[in-house]
Amino acid sequence: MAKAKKPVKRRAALTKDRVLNAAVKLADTGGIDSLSMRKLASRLRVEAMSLYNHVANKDEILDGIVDKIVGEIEVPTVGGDWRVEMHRRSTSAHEVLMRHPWATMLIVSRANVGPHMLHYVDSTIGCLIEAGFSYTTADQAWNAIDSYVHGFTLQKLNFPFEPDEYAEVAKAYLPQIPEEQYPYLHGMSQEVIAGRHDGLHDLEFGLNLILDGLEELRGD
Amino acid sequence: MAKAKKPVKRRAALTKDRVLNAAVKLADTGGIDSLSMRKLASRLRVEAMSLYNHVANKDEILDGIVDKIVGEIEVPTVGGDWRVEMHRRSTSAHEVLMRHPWATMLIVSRANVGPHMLHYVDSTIGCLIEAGFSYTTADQAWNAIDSYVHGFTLQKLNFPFEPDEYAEVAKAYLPQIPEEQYPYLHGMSQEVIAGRHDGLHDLEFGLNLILDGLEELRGD
DNA sequence: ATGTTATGCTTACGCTGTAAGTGAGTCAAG
DNA sequence: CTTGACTCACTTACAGCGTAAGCATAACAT
Repeated sequence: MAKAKKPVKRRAALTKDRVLNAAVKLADTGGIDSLSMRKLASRLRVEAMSLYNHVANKDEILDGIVDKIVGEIEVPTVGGDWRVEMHRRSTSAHEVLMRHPWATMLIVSRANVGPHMLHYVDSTIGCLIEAGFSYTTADQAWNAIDSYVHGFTLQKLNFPFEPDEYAEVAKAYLPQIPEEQYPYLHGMSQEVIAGRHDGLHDLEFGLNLILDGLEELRGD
Repeated sequence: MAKAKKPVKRRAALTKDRVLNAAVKLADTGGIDSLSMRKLASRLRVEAMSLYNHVANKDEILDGIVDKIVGEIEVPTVGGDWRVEMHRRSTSAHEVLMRHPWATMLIVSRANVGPHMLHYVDSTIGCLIEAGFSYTTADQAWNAIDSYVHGFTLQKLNFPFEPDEYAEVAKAYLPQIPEEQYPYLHGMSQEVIAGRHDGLHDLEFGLNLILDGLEELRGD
């Protein structure tokens, strides 16, 4: 019998890309803590140490999946209306990061210089420069926007309750926020309980403050 | 011989407070990763499991040290000039968090309801309310400010170079930022190399944008 | 004197990242 | 057709982690 033209019983070749894809899937499913070399390997029907033929170590996996996620973010159009582009970029980043709850933490806690990240930053600076900002102001502007977006996203990801629970949660916790000790927290809780304040935090709120302020600093 | 009036050879009693103080010291010294139950215990000349007589688990330690750090932050004066108070609060928070590089990450990645944190938030909201902000706006304002301050601090903590290295670092990395691929990153690097842009990111920059914008939203 | 309680110690389990070495399969050159 | 190099998954092992379970000792209340 002739040999089959293509590998027959060879298992699907492991590649760095397959490793990273599986890693993202695993992190999305069970959180970043459940991303261990052993679990990841088992997902790929392979032993843990085999992964080291394709990545140097776990950090390289983390860098890789972060850059993959950054690649999902809508990049600003250089030459477009800077306000519109920065707004779109920010909401897109927030949405993407909410889809991958583990990702923001990694982005803010390590130096990211993957290709997607570099392109993302380059486009952002480019959009601001072409809109008349100086390099210095563009740098500060980009940093301020991302600081806010990342901080906001972390705050939201971390908040342990859903918006539709706020009122009942506030009611439940009110006894632990005595009015004499925490008068304004107490007051805030009562506003939420009474339905006069929905307790929602919008990305838009702070983002618009920043973007409004930036317009003042733009040249041309 | 009469028994000594007080315990003589009894080792210094372990308490939750001593545990937390040692934990802060350990984290300050070697980073949060070096804070393990075993190392912490050894610092206190005790075995790891003994710590569990004073804290339920490691999470309780993390909650405890975060609240200790929050206690170092200057709290806004209720009734003071809101702009001055928010500014002071933000710079103080940033300074404290820079002193304890491990703390910001913990603050943004877990629900913090320790006494210092509650007081900190209560004073912040109180200051804004007394300045004429509505509960809803105060809530959004506080959230926006903290999102920015925490995000900015993380960004800064994470940046792997010191300001006085920026120029030489930019020079060293320039070959990896080809002009055709990343024209604006390339341009930014050249600005830094040439000394026309110092590459510094100020907390003030974004903070003032936010505070300026908030003034517009204030009632009264 | 005798429990009772507090608190530190010992042992053990299952998990982690990864260093080091083994062995089976593929491919090119002799 | 054989041989040697190379690739890449496997096995084993180690030091570290948080913490459950049980034991030992010392101080205090009765």
